[in-house]
Amino acid sequence: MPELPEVETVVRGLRGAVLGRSIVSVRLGKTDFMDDAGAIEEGLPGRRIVAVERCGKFIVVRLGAERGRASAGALLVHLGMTGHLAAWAAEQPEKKHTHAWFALDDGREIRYTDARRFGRMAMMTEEELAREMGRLGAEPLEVSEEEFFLRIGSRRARIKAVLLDQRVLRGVGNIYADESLWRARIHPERIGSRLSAKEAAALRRALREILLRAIALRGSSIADFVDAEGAPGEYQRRHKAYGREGQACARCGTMIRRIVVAGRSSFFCPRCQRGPRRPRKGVAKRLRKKKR
DNA sequence: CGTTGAACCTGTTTGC
DNA sequence: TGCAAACAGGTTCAAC
Repeated sequence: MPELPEVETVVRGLRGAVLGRSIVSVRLGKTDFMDDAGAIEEGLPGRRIVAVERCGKFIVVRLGAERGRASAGALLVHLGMTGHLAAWAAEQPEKKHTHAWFALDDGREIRYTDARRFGRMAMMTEEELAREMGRLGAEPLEVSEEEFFLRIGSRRARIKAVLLDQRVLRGVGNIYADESLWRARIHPERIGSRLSAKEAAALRRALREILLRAIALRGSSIADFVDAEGAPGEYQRRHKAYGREGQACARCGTMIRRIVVAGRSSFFCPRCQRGPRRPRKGVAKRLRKKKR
């Protein structure tokens, strides 16, 4: 579920709820999605939450410096496909698949829920955090037109795969990749390096507008994504391509198609988003003959 | 370099 | 109705 807008929604909710609070105690359930469960159990109690930030699809819960420790460090959380992190009153009934409880000094607790456990949780020193985040590409909302074109243009992979590659851009997932390609009228199988500067500029603008709108609407709720207050996002109502196979394109009325690109379902309009130039066999043969 | 498929794990939807 | 297959917002890894 969680791509950049959903993670941003979770981060904002969490920030408002727990900034400045201290973690009193930790309880863990299943721990197979944690780098080092012991480090979380031992490292969190007594620490104050001094910031909650988003980096791509990662949540960074920054912790105050600890006596006897040089660097402050942070709790790094990735929500995977079904993860969720929010603060709850201690008496609130528990959701199924809750695997971590962090009790706060005001009586409430932060809970991590994740049915599939594709998420990740890890205690990190400043250095580890910097190294981990250094592997990620540019923030889609901050990247300049020039840098975007350079990053996209240096890849010979299909644009859908390029958008999903977190080393190129951080935070884009399957929904917003398809939505931005539809908006920019670019076929998901086009090769990154074959996009013109104009097309790249259109894609960057489309992605930016879509992400900002999605954040404003608190993300897309496909299954059961809810924000920190338990309210579902609204952006799924705006989807123009994702999940709309067989329905009419909002621009031209052509049926939206679903294909698999980079191992992921990809929805697009075959009329608005023209495919990579792949001449029919007879034509290709004739062209090749001409060149020789 | 790039692509594909499988793996991780659980739940929901779809099809026969 | 029942059961199996397909599919799901993500990432990583082996094999080609």
